[in-house]
Amino acid sequence: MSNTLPPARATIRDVARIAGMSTASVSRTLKDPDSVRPETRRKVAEAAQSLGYRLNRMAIDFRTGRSHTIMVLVPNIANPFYSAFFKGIEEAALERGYIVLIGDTDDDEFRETGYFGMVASGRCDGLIAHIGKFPSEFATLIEAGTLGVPVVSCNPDAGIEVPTVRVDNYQAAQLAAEHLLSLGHRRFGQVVAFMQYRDSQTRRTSFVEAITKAGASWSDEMEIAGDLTIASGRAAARKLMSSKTKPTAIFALNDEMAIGVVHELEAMGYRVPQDVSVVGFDDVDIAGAFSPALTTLRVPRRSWGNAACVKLLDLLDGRSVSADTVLGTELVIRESTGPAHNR
Amino acid sequence: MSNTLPPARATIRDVARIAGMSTASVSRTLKDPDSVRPETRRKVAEAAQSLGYRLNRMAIDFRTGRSHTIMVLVPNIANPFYSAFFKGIEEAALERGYIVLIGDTDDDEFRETGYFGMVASGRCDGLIAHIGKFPSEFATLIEAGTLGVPVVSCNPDAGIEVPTVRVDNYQAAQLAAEHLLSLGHRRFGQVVAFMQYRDSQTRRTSFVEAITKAGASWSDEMEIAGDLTIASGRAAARKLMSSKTKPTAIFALNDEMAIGVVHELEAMGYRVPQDVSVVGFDDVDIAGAFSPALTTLRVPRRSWGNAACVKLLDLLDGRSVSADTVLGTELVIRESTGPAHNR
DNA sequence: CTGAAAGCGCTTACAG
DNA sequence: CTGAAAGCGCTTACAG
Repeated sequence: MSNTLPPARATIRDVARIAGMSTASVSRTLKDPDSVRPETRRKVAEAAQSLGYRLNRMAIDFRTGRSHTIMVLVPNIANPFYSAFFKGIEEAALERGYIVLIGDTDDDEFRETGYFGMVASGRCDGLIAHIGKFPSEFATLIEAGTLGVPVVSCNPDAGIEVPTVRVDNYQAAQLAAEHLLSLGHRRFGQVVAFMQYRDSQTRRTSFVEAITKAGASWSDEMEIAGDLTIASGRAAARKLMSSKTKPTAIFALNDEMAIGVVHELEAMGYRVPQDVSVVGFDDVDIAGAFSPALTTLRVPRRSWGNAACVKLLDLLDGRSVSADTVLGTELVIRESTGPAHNR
Repeated sequence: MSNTLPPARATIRDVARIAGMSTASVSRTLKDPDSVRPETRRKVAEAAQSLGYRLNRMAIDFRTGRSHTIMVLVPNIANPFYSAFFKGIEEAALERGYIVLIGDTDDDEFRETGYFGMVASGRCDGLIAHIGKFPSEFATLIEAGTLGVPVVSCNPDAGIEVPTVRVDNYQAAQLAAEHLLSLGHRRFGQVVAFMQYRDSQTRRTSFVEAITKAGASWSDEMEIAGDLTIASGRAAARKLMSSKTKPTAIFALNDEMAIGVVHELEAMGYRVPQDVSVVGFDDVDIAGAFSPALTTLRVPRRSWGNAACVKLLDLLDGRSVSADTVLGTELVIRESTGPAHNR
């Protein structure tokens, strides 16, 4: 099977010729049918039909200088977190006539740079970036206002001054701490990761602040660094439970690590939540399906994408937007947390 | 914060003027530096640099009639199955200088039609469709050869004659049956779904063929229809275990339903795999993380996307491609299957 | 190796 | 409500 060349496509000139009018009239008719006489509409429709005519998007984009395309940069679209985020974007984009180009960066600066290059070359009208750091070359371009298209960042820590849509990590960790404190817990452990990011630091610090304010003690030994994977959660649980002050409640930076913690606790003979309570973060799909179902902080991933996209499209429409949008999280209480035991 | 208009962008004419040469030379230099003198290269680089010049992609796309963009149509990018498939596509596309536009159809014909319309209008150079059925309007266009761009389908049952990349469902179900038979199982249950699709039918029929050929009995009562969700797997398990001939092995059409089956079996007091063995399909991420880890058929999702994209790009390059590519699956034996007990 | 010129398929002031 | 005309920013035979 080989590529058969498509027949030469009809252009607006062909339609104009068949319909017996100027290309300007055809163009108008196609763009705004109400601006022409019914008779004109009829003739254009007839001619277009007979020729199988379709507008050429590339010509329109070029001529109008608008591609009606936005680009989304995420570290890994196969991560459910980002795919839900993406769906929120797509929803808002489609509604306003935009289509979404996806840039999967794999957290790789080379790929990021490649995608930024495409943005700079005018492949899209705007960019939503949910990445760690902006490559410095483009951060410079953006701040000089010479990238040519607006940018919205979903990471306030990306090292650049652009409109932001982010999650309230401070409030989230407060919710987790309050929940565990109200269950009577006083000995805590944390499984952290990516501490170079402000988001991670905020959660950690906010949690410690809340528990110490409530009179619980805290020592940095009770903080184990993982790498967001289930396996690193298991290792962290093992370390935490072999400490002097065995925690009765563990707060993990994400659900995957929380699941690893639960797995390992059970393997070590602890029951969750009877012996140890565990709180995750994100509320990924498996959090609810997992057994015991995970208590976690629901990050509104879809709304997050939606809000970022609306902000970008507003920018494209020349409307003014707030420099920073902060989204709250929701504590979802399931089976992995329960009253503290005292032994 | 409002949208500040970017400064007017330099064009190739500006560069030509500054560099003191024709736009043709600038264009050549940018496209193929080796075709001009070093002195010309230097002058162009200097002028471009001083103006902050960047090529305008929309103009190039329009002029050359190539957008170097392909579109991928999937039912749900938030489904890990499709996001891995997508990554395989993106990988192949990027390597050959293409970028990927994503169309998330939600299995909604209205959205499908919208995306097909974009394809038809020339927004992309080609299409990879992993959807149920092609909207008839576009199936007609494609078969008449007037869509204008090549299409690769990943569903042989999509109701259209285009090059295909698909998975060998017959072989997959044979592998599952052989595995269970070799463990001594003779009483089987199946959890199926989407039986209007040939893929689903093939798996079901191949499985029944394999077990009856081996002497096991089969009755259609042992086939419960679900809807791919965990919840429907739970319901199916309950029905299967309340049948006269309680199965000792259950084959589910996908991992999510298999997980539901396991959950419900455990809730009913059965042990997996000691009392009942369960085989899933797909090998999604959670299949391995689940406890007991799921025995399942690994669909090579990433390679699938990769193969589809390579086929499309070959078509775009005018190379001849095979009409149908069939990918094998791999049986991944984990903890949810074991020797049949006899009671 | 370089330049003059045509043209890709539209849209959009401008004039009527 | 319609037409003539210019032009968006490039690329590419063609000629030299």
